[in-house]
Amino acid sequence: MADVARRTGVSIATVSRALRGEKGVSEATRLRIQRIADELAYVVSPEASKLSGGATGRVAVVVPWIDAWFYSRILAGIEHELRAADLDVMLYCLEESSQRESFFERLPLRRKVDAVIAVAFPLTGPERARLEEMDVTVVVIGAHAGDFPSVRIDDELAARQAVGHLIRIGHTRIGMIRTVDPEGQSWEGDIARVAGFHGALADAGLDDDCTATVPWGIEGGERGMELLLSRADVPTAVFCHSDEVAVGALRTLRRAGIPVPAGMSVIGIDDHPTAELADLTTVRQPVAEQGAAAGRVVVDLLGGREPAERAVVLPTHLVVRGSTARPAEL
Amino acid sequence: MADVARRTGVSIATVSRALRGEKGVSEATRLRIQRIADELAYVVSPEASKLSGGATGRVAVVVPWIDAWFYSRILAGIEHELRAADLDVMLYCLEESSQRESFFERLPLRRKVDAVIAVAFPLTGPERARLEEMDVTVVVIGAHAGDFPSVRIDDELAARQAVGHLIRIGHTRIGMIRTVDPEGQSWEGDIARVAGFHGALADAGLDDDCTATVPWGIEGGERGMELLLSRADVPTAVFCHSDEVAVGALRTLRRAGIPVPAGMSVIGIDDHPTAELADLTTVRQPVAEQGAAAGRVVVDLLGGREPAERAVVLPTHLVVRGSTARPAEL
DNA sequence: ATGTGATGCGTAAACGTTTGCGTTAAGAGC
DNA sequence: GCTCTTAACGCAAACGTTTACGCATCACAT
Repeated sequence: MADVARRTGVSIATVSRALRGEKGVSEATRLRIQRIADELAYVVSPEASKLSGGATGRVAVVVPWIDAWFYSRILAGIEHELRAADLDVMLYCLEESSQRESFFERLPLRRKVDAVIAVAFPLTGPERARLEEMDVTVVVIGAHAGDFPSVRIDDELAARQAVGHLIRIGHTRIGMIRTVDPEGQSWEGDIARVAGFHGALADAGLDDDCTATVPWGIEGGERGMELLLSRADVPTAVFCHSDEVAVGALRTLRRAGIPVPAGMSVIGIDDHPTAELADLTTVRQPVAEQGAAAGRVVVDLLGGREPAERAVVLPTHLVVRGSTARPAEL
Repeated sequence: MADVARRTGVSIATVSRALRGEKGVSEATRLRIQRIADELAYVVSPEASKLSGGATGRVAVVVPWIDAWFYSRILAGIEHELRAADLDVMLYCLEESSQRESFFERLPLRRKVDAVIAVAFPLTGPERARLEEMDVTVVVIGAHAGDFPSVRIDDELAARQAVGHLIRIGHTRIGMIRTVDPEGQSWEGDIARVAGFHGALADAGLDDDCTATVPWGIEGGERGMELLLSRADVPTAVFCHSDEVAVGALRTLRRAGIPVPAGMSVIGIDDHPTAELADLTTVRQPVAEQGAAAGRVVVDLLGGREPAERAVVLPTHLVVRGSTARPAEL
């Protein structure tokens, strides 16, 4: 920076102001400085910047997993948006809740970032508190946590869209495969989807609590379907927590020799790429868009602007494919 | 830090040395300092640290895409390993080659990171040069680039394993679906796989150059299969650049009413999760392990240790499933 | 001509570390 | 008991920014 200043014939302070677009610099010199800085391929040292009261230009993204379709797409959306605003993305992957706890207790990103985007986390009260007392802006995706701005879908509505479809085409015995994480915890999204499931059934006077709870994933889906097939009152349709679970359910059905959709309708949530391959009816949620929306909120907040909305809820909609049909009895 | 020093009754310098485990501090005072620091939940400011000659504790991971199975798993492996070494991951996603160019020209991470892990990039000469003149340690995954340490699989060998299997079970007319990126560029991995394909055929005296080139992805696979089916000498088996491409090929075959494997054998590379679902024979490559290995190399290098190997090549092996069988004619 | 308020810019003091060099004290060798 | 070495520690100068403050300059109204 001193270099740029010398080259331009102004003081370091002026360069600093010019580069950050602060007022107090004439347009002429700003342009001159900008040009020289570009020539030298100069980039401000975030360290020095932060050290003297500026921003780090970094935002942390905290996810439970990265190697899962949903999270990697969210991440892609975030990255794209933040990159456009010249912010860097620091990735934190906290699989186990013990890691999460120690993370929020030690807060290793205390002075490392300007903002934190937490994806789909079941934030506990103390964790929220720690985040609040930390001096960063926080945005959550896929959950509402305290007063933090959030981006999500309406999970209950999505479930109602799925179950509503099954009811509309004539199903009366409908099961659900719900999920827990590897540690047996139910997450907010799942709870909302279960609520939507029961809500839709109750509205139609059909509620009979036909659910199976399994660990999230394809194998979970396989087992979930087995559980439902073990019941005395085997349902004619199954609403799955997500497409990957539904794919597992389909595998069990194939092995069981039960034709889909003739013998069993299956519906999921997500519109995962394999949903198209498996010809699976589902409720699509915009994933990358959620990440992008969260990114925009962060950019606004860091720029001192109030974001357009503090609680963004993106729409979901039914995608009808071949895994659902009228029940055979009708 | 000043606080800790005052509390302990030593100078700031001593605290700094003690906390970083440098010599020049007696064990007694080190322990005392450590205790006080823990009590105050003190963590060094990475900014200040870096500013005065220390390390940033950050490493950049540069990938072309994140929302793809391969890259997100690589990333997961890297993240896990670096997290264990207390290093932070900064994510850079450069989809288009124009972004890549400007990235390597402007080098926005000049003072931001200690190391760079470049994943599967076709690094051009100038880009390598820029990286070299920058003062960071570099590790590449899925390619060899200059003298940089690298982690990868032997793509040519993997191709030979796949094609060798097809030959061994009796196929003599074997096609390949190779891929290019959205901009029409062939990547190093693809070129090596093509070389392995031809090499294996040549060794068996079978080479007849039956390849189709398509953009990477499921749709590419669909089109690639269509192209091969358009030939006068339709092959009896197809080796696909990767499993996702193979899945596309399978879709086309299903639509065409050609039974797999009776009418056509299909094999891929990766052992993508959907390969199991699609019952696809494939050559498995360890993905997360490649990320982890690269992470370890970085950790070693930053720690001033020479890594165990400068060019890690991880093994691949055949996974036989139901999409391959002897050709019908035999 | 004088005062007033912006505007454009420079000066210098932070920010919280690391590190080269200097000082002190303790132990080793004679 | 004296020097010599070495270990343990303090001093102070960087590192590259941001920002409060101050000083000109200039336009404009008085």
